[in-house]
Amino acid sequence: MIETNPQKIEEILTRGVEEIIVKDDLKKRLLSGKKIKLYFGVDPTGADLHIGHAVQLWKLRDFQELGHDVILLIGDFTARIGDPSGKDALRKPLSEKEVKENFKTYKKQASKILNFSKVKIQYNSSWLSKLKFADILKLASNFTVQQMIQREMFQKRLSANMPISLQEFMYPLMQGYDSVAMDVDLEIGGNDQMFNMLAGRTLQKIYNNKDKSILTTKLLLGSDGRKMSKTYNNFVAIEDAPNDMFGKIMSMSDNLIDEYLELATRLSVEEIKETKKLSNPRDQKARLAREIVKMYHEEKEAVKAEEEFNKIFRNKELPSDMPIFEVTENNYAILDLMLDAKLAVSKNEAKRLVEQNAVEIIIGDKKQKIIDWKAEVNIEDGMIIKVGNRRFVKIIKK
RNA sequence: GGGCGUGUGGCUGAGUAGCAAAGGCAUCAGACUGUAAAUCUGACGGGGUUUCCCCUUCGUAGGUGCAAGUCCUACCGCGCCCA
Repeated sequence: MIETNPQKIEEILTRGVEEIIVKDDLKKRLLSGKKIKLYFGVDPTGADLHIGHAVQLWKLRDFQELGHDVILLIGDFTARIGDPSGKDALRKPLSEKEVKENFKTYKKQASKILNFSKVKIQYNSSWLSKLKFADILKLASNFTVQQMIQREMFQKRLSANMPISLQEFMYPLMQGYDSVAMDVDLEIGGNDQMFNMLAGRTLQKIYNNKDKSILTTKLLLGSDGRKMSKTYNNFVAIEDAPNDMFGKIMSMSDNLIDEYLELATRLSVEEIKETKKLSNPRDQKARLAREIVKMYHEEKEAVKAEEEFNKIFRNKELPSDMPIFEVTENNYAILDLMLDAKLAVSKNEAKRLVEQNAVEIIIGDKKQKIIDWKAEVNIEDGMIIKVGNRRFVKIIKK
């Protein structure tokens, strides 16, 4: 039942892994054939998952495939405090309903990776909310203020005279107690969670006399080489459409290819080697893009996405599907047309686009740039308006 | 409870009473390409009879003044210090 292939285990413990505490222990345990219990905690925030988050989920799946018990912990209680590890220190408390709603969103996305019929879901409010003050004191007695304030971000805040809330010190205790309550052998998380996970290791030793292992995953950088983040808009979301996914990968920096091959795909070591042999980075990226699309969509959609991509951007042809805008008039001012066809959000924007040479009208094989924003367009059935590189609308005359 | 400070566009962050409001990031378009990235150029509140005009914005509400993001008052939010 439990897979113990040493080579497989070694790969799981290396690929996309930043650090393991303690690697030899964990390896030994995995090789022994004994089932272990591991968990990964998620914040019920309802955010869009991207392929950076996916690194951890794939790691969980690895363990799932080995046959171990995987627990997905919903941090509904800890979410009320706000993890000081993150930037968003102050979080609004979430209602029970919101947590449920958010988890539904999460599950929908994560089930592209995890098999939820085999994942055990737990909520940490089920034990954390029951702790008495005496229990909390006992928990707290295992740590010192010095241990807490040695964390870099606390140091920074201390020297900058920024506030540190007392409850922020409690966060690692709560997350640490999760390990005790579930009596786990391993926790998986991002590197930023190291401190909290170590607190869990300490407590698990004290309460259950077990050495909990910790595995942290590497951080996948965004397509521009910076941290993957919503503000930079440099991420590939798990739920992105195949064409978007493909396009985003193709437009990322070349020097990220290796990292993406390792972290964002499940290609074997040999396949990765082979991909890296392709001399043109463009081809490497195409392979990478196809692979990533395949992970979250059907394979045939990946193929289609690549064909479509080549069609539009390599051969500068028209896409096979475009939005349709129905018109009854014979004439249309170009700005109004763009606005109504949703090619621009305001007339100012439409005007700007025209002035910047971005607007083109295509009728059959004939292409014509619009240079004058006052232009009137004679509507013809089937004409296409192209804005920039990738915005198309087909006009249908009623 | 007392003292001080702060609130500006998607984010960040300048702003001496005459600004649709510097800079950076993000975004969009153009050039170059492999949709590369980087770089360069331009745009980046809305509308118009479009070398110019109008409207709406700087936490909220009032006030002073020809003129207010900029001064005054109150309120709200945030923060620091003292207690």
